[in-house]
Amino acid sequence: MEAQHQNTDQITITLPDGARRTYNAGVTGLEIAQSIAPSLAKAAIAVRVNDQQRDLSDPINEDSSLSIIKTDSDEGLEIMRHTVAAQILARAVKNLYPNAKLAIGPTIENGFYYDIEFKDPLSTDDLEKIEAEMRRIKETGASILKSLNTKADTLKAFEERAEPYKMDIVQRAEQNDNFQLYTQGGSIEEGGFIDLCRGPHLPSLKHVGAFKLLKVAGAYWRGDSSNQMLTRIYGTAWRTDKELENYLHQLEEAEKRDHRKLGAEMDLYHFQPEAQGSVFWHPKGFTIYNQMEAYIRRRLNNSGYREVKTPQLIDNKLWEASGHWGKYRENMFVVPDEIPSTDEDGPVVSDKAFEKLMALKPMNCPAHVQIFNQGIKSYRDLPIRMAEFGCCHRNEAHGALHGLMRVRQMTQDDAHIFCTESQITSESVAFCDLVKKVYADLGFNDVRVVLALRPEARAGSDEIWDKAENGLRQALIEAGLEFTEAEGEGAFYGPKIEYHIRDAIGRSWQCGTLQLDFVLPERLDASYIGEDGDRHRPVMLHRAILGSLERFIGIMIENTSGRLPLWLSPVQCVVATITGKADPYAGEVCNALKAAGIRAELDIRNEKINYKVREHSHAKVPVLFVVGAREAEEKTVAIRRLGSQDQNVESLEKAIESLANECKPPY
RNA sequence: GCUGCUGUAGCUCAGUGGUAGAGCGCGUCAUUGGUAAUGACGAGGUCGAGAGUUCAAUUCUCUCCAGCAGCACCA
Repeated sequence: MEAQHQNTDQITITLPDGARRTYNAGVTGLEIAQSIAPSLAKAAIAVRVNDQQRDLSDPINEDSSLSIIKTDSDEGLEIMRHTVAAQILARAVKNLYPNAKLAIGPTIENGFYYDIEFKDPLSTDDLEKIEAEMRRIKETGASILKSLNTKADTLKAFEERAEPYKMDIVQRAEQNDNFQLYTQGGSIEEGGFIDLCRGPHLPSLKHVGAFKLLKVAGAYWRGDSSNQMLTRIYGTAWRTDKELENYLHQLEEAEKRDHRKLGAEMDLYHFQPEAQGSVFWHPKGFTIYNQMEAYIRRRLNNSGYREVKTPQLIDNKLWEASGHWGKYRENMFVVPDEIPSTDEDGPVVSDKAFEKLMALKPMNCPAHVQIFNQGIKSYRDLPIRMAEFGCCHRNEAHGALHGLMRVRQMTQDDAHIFCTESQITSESVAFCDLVKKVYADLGFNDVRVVLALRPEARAGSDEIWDKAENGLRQALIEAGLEFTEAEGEGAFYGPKIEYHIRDAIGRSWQCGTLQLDFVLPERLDASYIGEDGDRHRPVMLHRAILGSLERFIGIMIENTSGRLPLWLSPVQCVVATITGKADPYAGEVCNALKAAGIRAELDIRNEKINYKVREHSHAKVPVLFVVGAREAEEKTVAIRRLGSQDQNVESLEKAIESLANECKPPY
């Protein structure tokens, strides 16, 4: 066996290319970089030692593998962002607002934020001032020094600086030593700026690129809504001005594809204060909705599901039995089951305690169990796959509402599978396959799968949870899906699989879900007769693919920038005339399109063709059939597709046949 | 729900302590045109709601409502 270099002066450093170099113990990353090349030392901002990010100034005491981090890598960029937040933004704020209290300042995708308590509210206008101070600090090119401190010294330093949040963090830490403080503009004792941080940080501000503060918002201390609300300042930082510009441009582009904006422009739906969080679907939007629903219905019908429809308004006795009254009541719309008073002066309903309450259903599951419970079920009946395009109401917090993405009335592509324990895996595998097909049909190929495991507050024994989690895990493996596991993220009644889809601009949406439930069948006393002649509890699988139709349509709109696939487009083809002489022929063309099942509209307005093309392009009509005197004469159409300047002249018959073919849904 | 910002014509927005303006859209008329804006004329607003200050409030103050950005929550 090879002897270890223990307590010797020499250590071996292995570089990424496999080269080994020997150094004195205690050598720093910076010294190693210098020994390789001075230019590398100049560009270096941190090191990765045995797969851990460390500061350049950290001494290395044992044999290690090491790579030099520069800002040209993703992790280098992230370190730079971290320094901009913790060293530049925080310092600028303290310079301008000495009474501000710093909390935490981590990096996030594409940027960073810092949570700070201010005495007076901060507005977006103040950001310019802070940004100017940040630039000034950056120009100093100050070195960032690091020190390791005891708990007592760290607390003292923050006490002197009146930083209660930092003190709170230190006090809660389990360790007693090695608190990393990064200082700038003077040592800790000299009263320089300090920040507590797990690091690493840039060695100096000379490595900082371009940055911009973006917005201010409130955020709770430690993410807990019972805590004080702090002011969160968001910013972004990049290597160069050019990169920053690109990113800001990207943000503008994302704004343009906002489904709320596009929905109004395309005349799909609207919202108004009298029905906050509920959609007024316009004819065009509802066409999309109906197409989407019909598509899922075909998929479900051919996957062994039977569709049902259950009541909207249900007595609270059932919600009490299901557990919703206890666990979910604050999200439910509750309605007294009482004839309203018609007294002109009196209240619309009496204010005495209501004898009977009903609630709009927030979920379909209890109602589905009621259908299951009708009659006696045998193991031979299982699995029963019960689907419903269930319209659910949830009393969402006002601040949570967001266009179609978060509404109070939604329709889920919901279904519940009642099965035996031994069927869990096969049912789950089948569902995973179905989900994959549907997402692919709808244009989402980047799907992330998460297995959410038992939360702390849960129903059911550990034995049941073991069984449930293993069942889902096994199903994911059999379905050949890559997945990650999330501890503590499961529902209180069972673990779940979450399907997250990534859209065209990189955002991730949780849509599909498969949840295993041992609790509800118990609470609502669902049972079947097993092979042995005894009663058994069925297992319930809650599952949805789109999640809510409303939200999924919002995602589709943003994913496609409103250029929906042909089969979902509200208007698939507009027949536009060049001259009034072609009007009768255009009418024939439009009728022929409709007869072929294509959603077509006629545009014979007294406008120039340029104008019509422009308008329909803006409206994102995928196909234009342009007809003038020539086309009328020859019984042809000039086809123009959205996003193309080309025109194709084809015979009417052929054009309709191929378009009808293209307009077919994917399934 | 919490923090901050915003609310003027159908839309996007300008503006003012003395009751309002642009562009687009809309309507009428003329124009019959060949693939991203033809021209002229015209109609549209209790300036989010309520209260207060003032001789006078769309403008200043307060309250409420709604929207937006986050947070918390979540499909």
